[in-house]
Amino acid sequence: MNEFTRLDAIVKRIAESTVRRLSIYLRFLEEFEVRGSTTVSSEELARRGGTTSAQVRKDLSFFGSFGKRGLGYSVPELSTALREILGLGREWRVVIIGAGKIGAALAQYRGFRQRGFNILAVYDSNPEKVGRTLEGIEIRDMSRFESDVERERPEIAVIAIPGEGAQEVLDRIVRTGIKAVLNFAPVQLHAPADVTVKAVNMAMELEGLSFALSNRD
Amino acid sequence: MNEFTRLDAIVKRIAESTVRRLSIYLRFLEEFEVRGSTTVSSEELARRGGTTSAQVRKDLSFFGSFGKRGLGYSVPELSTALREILGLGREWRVVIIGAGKIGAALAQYRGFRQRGFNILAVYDSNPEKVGRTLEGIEIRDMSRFESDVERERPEIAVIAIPGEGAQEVLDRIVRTGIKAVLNFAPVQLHAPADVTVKAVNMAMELEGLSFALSNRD
DNA sequence: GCTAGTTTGTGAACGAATTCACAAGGCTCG
DNA sequence: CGAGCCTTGTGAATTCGTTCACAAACTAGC
Ligand SMILES: NC(=O)c1ccc[n+]([C@@H]2O[C@H](COP(=O)([O-])OP(=O)(O)OC[C@H]3O[C@@H](n4cnc5c(N)ncnc54)[C@H](O)[C@@H]3O)[C@@H](O)[C@H]2O)c1
Ligand SMILES: NC(=O)c1ccc[n+]([C@@H]2O[C@H](COP(=O)([O-])OP(=O)(O)OC[C@H]3O[C@@H](n4cnc5c(N)ncnc54)[C@H](O)[C@@H]3O)[C@@H](O)[C@H]2O)c1
Repeated sequence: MNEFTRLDAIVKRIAESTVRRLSIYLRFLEEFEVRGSTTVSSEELARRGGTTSAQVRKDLSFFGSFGKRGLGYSVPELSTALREILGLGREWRVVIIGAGKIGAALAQYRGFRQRGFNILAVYDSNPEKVGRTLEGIEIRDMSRFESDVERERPEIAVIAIPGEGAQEVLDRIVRTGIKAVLNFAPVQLHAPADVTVKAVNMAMELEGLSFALSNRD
Repeated sequence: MNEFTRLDAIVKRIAESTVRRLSIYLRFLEEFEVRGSTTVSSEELARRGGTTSAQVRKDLSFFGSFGKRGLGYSVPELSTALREILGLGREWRVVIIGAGKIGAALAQYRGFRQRGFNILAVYDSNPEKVGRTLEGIEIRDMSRFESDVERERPEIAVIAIPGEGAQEVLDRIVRTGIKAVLNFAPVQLHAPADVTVKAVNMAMELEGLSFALSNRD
């Protein structure tokens, strides 16, 4: 640490684990909202989320102070704040690549639309699938991808094709300027630093279970 | 730390992040095996896996020493060792609860069987679905669950039903003595400490992307 | 309006995970 | 078989994330 430390470094980078927990807190707050609770303590959020009250307060403290000492947090106020922090105050345009079993399940899943993720289209390279729809969502030919993106400007792409083609498709996605990608293929993908790639790797989770079963003392 | 520190505490607990990386290394080793490469360096594994060579060596060092100085690691030897460590040297019996879109996709997914995860059956509470099959896997009535488990002894259960019923189903799973659960419902589940529960939460990953998009300076 | 009782917000302490850095070991080639 | 080169394995240093602990701020009850 020296005197030339850049000012912007003072804005602490937020840990991924913190962001994940904010998602969890928001989910509980939405339950509480439905039930009509008006306030909630860090202790209660912690119990439900499987963490500690200090952790909850620390997580929130990176973004401001949302509570009232002696009382807790206002459920609607904290929900609003968390939605704002997580960028859920708006709609995001999403495209899915791959109209297979996973791609179709995702396209038909209501939970995404509910949270503001609007699926524009599903792309596939198989001519048999192109032209059909999945709950009203078009399956389009992959060759249209770049020109469609230019016009419709999706912010998020989901990769749901077999591992072999995944890096190549990611490269195409990156070239269109999309900066956020969710990958379901069980391969490690490489992208420039300004593109955020998250992976949902079920095989890896199962292997984690296998490890846990094999190594209990 | 005092002089009564239990001996078994010396066997360091392995970090979850380490186990996840071992999965990733194994995937590359399998690619290398196919291509006929005989040795690989920590540097190369690191490059492919998006980490550092020191990290690779440290991860492996928790379990023994598998390499040759000056040369690297033997691909077949390291693969075998990793499969052993991850508990993939054997077959695991798996049951899926919920024959909906996700449950069906999982049941039909070949990647699991390939890695030794043998799906015994899918359970559902909807009488319309019970009795059908998914690629040869029976959909059974949920009421049979406990007696089937007693007989067939699955080690792993996968929860693929809506969030509302998930905790209740987890409690049933726990009562049968199953110690490893993979959860796809977007809710935080609570289980005794001796039961490992891993979650695949796609909504949370998407929210992580939303956060990243909203907070790029 | 004072006291007792809560709960937040946050530095400081701690602990866990990653990275550094280098000695030790092994291979190759002359 | 010795010099030069390469790569592992691992303590030590560092960085990152969590937990502790308590002053500050608020409520409620009297
Ligand atoms: N099905 C599961 O339960 C499951 C579980 C874990 C991981 N995955 C992974 O998710 C991915 C998709 O799995 P799935 O079961 O849906 O596969 P699938 O075979 O059912 O579907 C893949 C689809 O992608 C299309 N496709 C292939 N290459 C393409 C390309 N280059 N461009 C556009 N479209 C292309 C195919 O035409 C097909 O429609 C795979 O990587 C798989 O490993 C699936
Ligand atoms: N479909 C997706 O792409 C997707 C994405 C992310 C998360 N999820 C989550 O995965 C879970 C399943 O999603 P889905 O799309 O497959 O839902 P779905 O509605 O297609 O299927 C759910 C199935 O579970 C059965 N079921 C309900 N309650 C049950 C119970 N108590 N015992 C046994 N069976 C029961 C239903 O009969 C139905 O067949 C949900 O929690 C959902 O939020 C799904």
